[in-house]
Amino acid sequence: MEKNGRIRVRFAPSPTGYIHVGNARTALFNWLFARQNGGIFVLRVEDTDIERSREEYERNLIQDLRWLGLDWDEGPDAGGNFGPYRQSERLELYHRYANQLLEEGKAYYCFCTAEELEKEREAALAEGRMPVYSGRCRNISLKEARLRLAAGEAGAIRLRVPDEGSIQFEDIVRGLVEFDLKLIGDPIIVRSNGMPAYNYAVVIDDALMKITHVIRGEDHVSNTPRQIILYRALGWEPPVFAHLSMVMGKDNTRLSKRHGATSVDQFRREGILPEALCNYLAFLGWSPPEGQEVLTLEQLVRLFDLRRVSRSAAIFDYEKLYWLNRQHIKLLRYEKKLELALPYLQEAGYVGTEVTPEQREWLEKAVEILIEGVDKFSQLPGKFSLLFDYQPENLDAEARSIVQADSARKVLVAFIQKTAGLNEFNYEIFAAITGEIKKETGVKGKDLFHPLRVALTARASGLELDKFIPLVEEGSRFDWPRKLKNCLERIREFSRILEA
RNA sequence: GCCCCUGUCGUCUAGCCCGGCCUAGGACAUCGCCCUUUCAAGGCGGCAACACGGGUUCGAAUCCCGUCGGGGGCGCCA
Repeated sequence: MEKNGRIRVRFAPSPTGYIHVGNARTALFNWLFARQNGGIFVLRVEDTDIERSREEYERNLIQDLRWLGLDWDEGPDAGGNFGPYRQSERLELYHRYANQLLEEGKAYYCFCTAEELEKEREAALAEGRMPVYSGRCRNISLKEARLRLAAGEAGAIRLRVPDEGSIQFEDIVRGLVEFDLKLIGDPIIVRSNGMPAYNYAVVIDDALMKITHVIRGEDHVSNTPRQIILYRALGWEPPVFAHLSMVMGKDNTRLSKRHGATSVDQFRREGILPEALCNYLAFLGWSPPEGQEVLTLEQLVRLFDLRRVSRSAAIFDYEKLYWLNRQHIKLLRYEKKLELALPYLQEAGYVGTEVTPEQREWLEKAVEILIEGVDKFSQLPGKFSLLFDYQPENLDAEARSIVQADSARKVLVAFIQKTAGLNEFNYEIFAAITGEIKKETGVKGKDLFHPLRVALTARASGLELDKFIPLVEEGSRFDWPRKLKNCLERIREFSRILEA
């Protein structure tokens, strides 16, 4: 695929906000392609939009990519032989080549005002034509233009695009793509404020950074012919292109805030595993030939194939992401599960900043048990609430109706009596007592256990009691920011409520 | 408006290039059953799609044309 030497790809975000999952997918596909081919992955920051770019966003961007598990060989923080890697630091380069194009007559100064251009646009639209720059300033000589510039007039630089013919290119995912040159106006390459325009800066950068494959979003397809013309004007060989379809929300519009979490940052906060997010993102438009579903980054690197990427847009499905996240959570070791869970438990106020080794051991056990069926780590405190928050005074409707049944009364009264004198409790004792109650009252199965569950947990559902009781008994021996009540304390509290 | 791309279960997709092996496969979701002292997890099973209309062909999800739907683009934004 490569003509000579190593494959070089790049991810070139602009630091204007948090990194979106659509961009993250583009980054991932570039990274996968680089890694599976022993290529170079470069990170370039496109910060020519001074109004919107912020340094803080660049830091977030780097942090998010690292968190995802992607690494780059060259970049603003990593260095490299083709730097600088921030467009704002490459201005001199853009000017040098713009001058060359100007001198060779391949580009020219344009003095049209925004209003004039807008008028032309509207006229074209009204006539049912594609709005294309008229070329009004094409014949202004360089000499004249420089005079006008010197006189203080503002001018932008446009690339001269041939009027006839077409531009073709072979896109790895879309196949042969062709554009009619009649529909492409002369694009601005340098704005009147001296800043390079996107279409120009990318070409200079990609060429100078020796990028061999440009893998980016579908929204750039129609920019590609302009860029190819630029490569040719500069006498450079264009790279191979691959345009990825868009990522949409449920309603088939571009994924946005109102669809839910959309930034990598948000998914991290919610407790989605990076490997799960990468796995999911890779499956948006791609699938391995054997149909495997749960894959690690290393497996993705091995199986990924750019040629198998779908051309149609994909809808982001949170449910499937959560399912993959559950699968990846299952793959984690218990120490790792606790490590990831701890911040959420601390934030919920269940666990303090200091954790003793004994507490850690208990927490590992608790997380292992309670994480079953959890979509993301942020849901874990809700599960721990079963252990730490015992509030028999506010039962929900279901729990109340369970307790109010006639047979339930009998069971509860017997249970309270039998536990009254105890100062020790465990699951064996619980099993023995329930056996006796079953014999004495004749109540069994669900009617027997359900009221007892409500008495011990103040909820209608939750963990199996054979797991719950040992966990609570052991956990209640430790000091927690919020007291963890043991079973006997719960029963006594419950009996007081029952009497009232 | 104009240009380009795209269209298989609700969703992600396999199959399409190289027509028959497709009574269209898998996964998520959903529904049911099993397991179980509840829920979940797990196991088993069900529902569910070739956008539509014309061709070509003995035969079309697969090839061709059109219609409709969806997306992208048409900036001195990136």
